[in-house]
Amino acid sequence: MTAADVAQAVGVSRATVGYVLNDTPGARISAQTRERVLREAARLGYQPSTAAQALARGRSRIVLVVLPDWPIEFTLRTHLEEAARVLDDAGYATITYTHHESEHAQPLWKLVDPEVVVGLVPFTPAQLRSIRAAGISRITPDPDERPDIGAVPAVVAGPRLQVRHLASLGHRALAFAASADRRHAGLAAVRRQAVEREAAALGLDVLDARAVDHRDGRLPAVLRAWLSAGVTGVVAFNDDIAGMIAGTAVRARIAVPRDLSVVGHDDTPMAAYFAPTISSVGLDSVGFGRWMARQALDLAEGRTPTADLPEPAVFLVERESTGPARPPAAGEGARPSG
Amino acid sequence: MTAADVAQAVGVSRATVGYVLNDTPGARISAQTRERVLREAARLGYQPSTAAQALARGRSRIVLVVLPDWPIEFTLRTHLEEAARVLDDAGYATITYTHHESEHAQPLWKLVDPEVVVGLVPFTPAQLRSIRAAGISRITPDPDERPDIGAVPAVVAGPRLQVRHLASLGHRALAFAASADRRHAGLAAVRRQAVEREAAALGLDVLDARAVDHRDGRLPAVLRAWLSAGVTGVVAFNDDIAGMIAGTAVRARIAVPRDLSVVGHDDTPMAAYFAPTISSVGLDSVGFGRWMARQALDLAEGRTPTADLPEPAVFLVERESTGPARPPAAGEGARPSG
DNA sequence: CTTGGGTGCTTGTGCGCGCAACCTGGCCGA
DNA sequence: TCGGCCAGGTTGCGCGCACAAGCACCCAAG
Repeated sequence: MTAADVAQAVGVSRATVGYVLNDTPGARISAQTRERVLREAARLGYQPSTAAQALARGRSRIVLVVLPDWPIEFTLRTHLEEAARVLDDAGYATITYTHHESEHAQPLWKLVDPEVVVGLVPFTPAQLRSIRAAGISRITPDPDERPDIGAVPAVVAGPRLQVRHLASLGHRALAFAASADRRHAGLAAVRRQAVEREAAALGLDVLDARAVDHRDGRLPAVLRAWLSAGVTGVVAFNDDIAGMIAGTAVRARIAVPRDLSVVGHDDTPMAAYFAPTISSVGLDSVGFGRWMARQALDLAEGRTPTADLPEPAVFLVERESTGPARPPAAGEGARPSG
Repeated sequence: MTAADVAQAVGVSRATVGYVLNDTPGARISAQTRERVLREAARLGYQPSTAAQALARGRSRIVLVVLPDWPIEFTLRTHLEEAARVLDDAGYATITYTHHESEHAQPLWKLVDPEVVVGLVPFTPAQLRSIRAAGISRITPDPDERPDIGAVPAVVAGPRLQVRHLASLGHRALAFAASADRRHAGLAAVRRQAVEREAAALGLDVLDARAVDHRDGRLPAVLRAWLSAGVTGVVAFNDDIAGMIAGTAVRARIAVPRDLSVVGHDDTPMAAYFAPTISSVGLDSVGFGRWMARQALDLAEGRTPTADLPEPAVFLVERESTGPARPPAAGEGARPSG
């Protein structure tokens, strides 16, 4: 089924079919002919060849969204769906892709030549080289601004809010608990830095930061060390880690939140049914998705990106795992070792 | 950068460049010329236009993997990575896609014209119509075999194993707990059916099957109703649900596993640190990934799918949440209402 | 000195579409 | 009567590539 087939069936030229189906501006086609073409195209089930279109136009109308190698939680799904919806309205197909450094496979940006490559987080130099080598110049976040990942609002707003929440409850000494999952390492480092900066800005101490693992039997000891060092609030990398901390604390007869408050990140369903329920940071993922889509669209259409978009909201859901800080007992405040 | 540019730089014709770069069988190119072409192509950073290749070949070398609208947990990621790796080795690009019925957007199979569309689960009739309307005939799982989703080994092997595990511990009366998440509904129904079939085959009773929700305060009452009906083992849709059941049970002073055993599905990290830790079904996701990739490859290359592939392994990880069934007390066995 | 058969390349065509440029016929004003 | 104009099309070219078919050249056999 090609446009030529449709043209022949209607009894017009191939170009006419193209003009009708593309609503080409400047083309003069009578309403009657237009109607006949549309009807016949529908009847024959005509589907334009995307390859031929891409070749003739020189544009693929594909946006490639590169995801970090994290588990994709609920929030991110919503985010991506909304972005895809906005881009679809503008006539672009959205393809999501997770790039694994270890992978020997051809990265997708070489294989589908997208018009724009969007990173959920800024690209590594190696990725940038690879993308550029594939002949793609429209990249966001803009690598020329050399943005630290720490500058991406969606990434650091959450950790900041976690700290502010604990601060508002009177906590002065915190610990940061990251995931031992290798794939989380990059993001965890960024969130940790954001936590430390925010804590410093508010005059709080981050007495320890480390990756925790439930399979490591020493976690209860770590918690006790935190307590005796004076830590009263734990900022967890995500809800999984927060659950791990809270669960371990309860088993170790450490009261949550009386002795130790724990705040998670992502507001996953699990946070709401864990025992204790986990206070967590939620994100306006629909808003973030729209924001991302508009960035990509501006780039694709050659407009200068509208940098003044409102930053989407981040909010804290308060549950059982956080409460007022207990007053520090005498003799506390030593930094835990190891 | 086109093949013509490379040809000009080397001083040969366009066709020669194509023959060298594609290693076209039947083309006779001297080792010397070949070398010069390869060197020059590399030096100029030549990237063939995928659109032109697709147009000329009539093949896109794209495989579209359609994901169900579930949260993509760790297991599935491994699965997809492995499938993508195998397909990449064979020269195919893998694009994953989640189709949302509600979405008004163009489905991706219309936008990237893949050679093969692979469903992680069989397609709905509406999806099939849409895919076929896009001119795609290579579809797996094969819709002509009209396979019930219940025939897909990766889908039903887990639930079966859950039942067998409980049966081996002496449980005779089970309940099935599904997710209240709308997006899980389809899969939950399939797993439930598999559970009921396996239970029937083993002579067990499934006394109740329902969606549970931690936000619904009636869950403790449901658990008590199960107990008084004689239920001793709960097959959970996944680890999340298993955690919800186990957590609620503990809060309601129902001993796990003494009074109630709970088995999850997916062997997520959470299952290992929940209190109690959750017995769960794990899948050999790498094996499943390879299996899926080979199905897709067979289809793409026009071979008859090798149906006799070994079914990848499914295994049970036994943890604290399951134990021997308590002997039924007198007066039990009535079916709970509501 | 021709003939035949490789080898190593080139020319040419078509993939399906977008779009620039060019026709054609009717109508209107001069 | 004629030129100009415009609606409503048409023809044709090019996008970058794959590949069939052709073509020059060389060497060995007759």
